[in-house]
Amino acid sequence: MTVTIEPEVRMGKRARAKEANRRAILEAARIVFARIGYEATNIRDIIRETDLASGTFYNYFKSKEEVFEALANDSIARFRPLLQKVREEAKDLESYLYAAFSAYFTFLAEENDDAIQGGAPHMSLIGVRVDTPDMQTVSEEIAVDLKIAMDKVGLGHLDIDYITAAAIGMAREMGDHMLKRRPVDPKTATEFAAKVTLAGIEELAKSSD
Amino acid sequence: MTVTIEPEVRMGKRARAKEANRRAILEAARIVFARIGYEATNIRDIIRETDLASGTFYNYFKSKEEVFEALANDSIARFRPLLQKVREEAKDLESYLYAAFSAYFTFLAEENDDAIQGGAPHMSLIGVRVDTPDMQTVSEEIAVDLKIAMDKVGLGHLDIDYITAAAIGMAREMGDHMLKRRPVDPKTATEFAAKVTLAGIEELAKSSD
DNA sequence: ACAAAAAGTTGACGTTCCGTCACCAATCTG
DNA sequence: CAGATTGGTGACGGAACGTCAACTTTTTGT
Repeated sequence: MTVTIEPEVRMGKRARAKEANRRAILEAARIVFARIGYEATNIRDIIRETDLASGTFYNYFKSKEEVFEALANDSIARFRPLLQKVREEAKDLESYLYAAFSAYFTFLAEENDDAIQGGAPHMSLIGVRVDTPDMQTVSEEIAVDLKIAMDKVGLGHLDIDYITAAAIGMAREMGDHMLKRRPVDPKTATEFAAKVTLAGIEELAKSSD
Repeated sequence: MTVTIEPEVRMGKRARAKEANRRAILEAARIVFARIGYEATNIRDIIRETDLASGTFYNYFKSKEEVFEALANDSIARFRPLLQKVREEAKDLESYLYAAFSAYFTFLAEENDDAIQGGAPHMSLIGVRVDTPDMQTVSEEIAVDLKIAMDKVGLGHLDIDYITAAAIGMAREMGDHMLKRRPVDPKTATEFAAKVTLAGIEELAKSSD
């Protein structure tokens, strides 16, 4: 069975085909990566999963790595609006942290849900850098959010860069562990991470006097 | 200039050559990865940097990935004794956390020192999974250490797995940031991570009553 | 000390995968 | 509707891969 995808909107046939092809390749790559693993996959494996010719691949991506990056960026692109919502609705540091961790852990659980159901051996466990420029951007957005929230309570002098790094590192590593537990429980992970981060910030505030 | 390495101990000529070849390949790989980047490197590039023939590579490693993993495991093998020392000397949870974070950040700074000096574009920044089985083992060792230390103060009922994940995640992510700062300062990073972790644990203890 | 056995190296070779490009078909433009 | 443009196609030349028969060096056994 080959992957085919059709965009909905009215646009030129040409543009529609382009969009469809790009998405077909991405979806095929996702399937093949899950089936035989990232390392083992080659470009022909991906293209064979679509009804396109091998040369067409190179009209859309330079390499397997670039496909993976696009896939990762897709995830990030889906996550960013969630974070945006958190940003708009959070009233203070505490609510921001809870909402942000919750958004991340819930998102992660949902993203990996089908992968787990389908018996697919780890999609997010794939090696390869997860540090795309888009990921960098998200980090910076979080740093800015934290700076604003902490300025409001007179804590702007703390090391926001390290606080951000600590929170993101915690989320990433805990996220992996969360996915391995049954049932997968974003709520517990959120409580945990938010509490630790908040307490950490308070401690840093105390000892910086 | 080609890489050559000679083991010191008295052993059969055959065994000595094997050791030397293996290490020559690893060292050559380290050099080439640093010079042109992991993705761009192919096996011939690595073997060309030694005075061995291409076929010999496959007597030692199956693939470029396996070489990288061996390199990562070498780092871990150098780190583990440091952690062992920390384990033996730490008197309580607080001193363990400080010493462990300090060991990690200092180690990271030293490992990346030459890479930075030599203008080599990031050795540890290479993508590719850092989650070798050896790394898994270290995680588990830390979890055990924490369990023991926390049992001693009646905190054994907390979620050690998440605490470990949080601490390791913090260390990893903060480590990346630490390396980008000038001067590289393990001391500050250690203070920071230890304080946050300790405060976090105390908060978890409080709210679990 | 010597020869047979074992271990390990070598580089040439067949294979696999890569990335390109000349050709063609489909779509768009005026 | 014709000419222009865009983009798909798959065969092809080349690059990297992994293997292996032949060879060299070391070890073992007597």
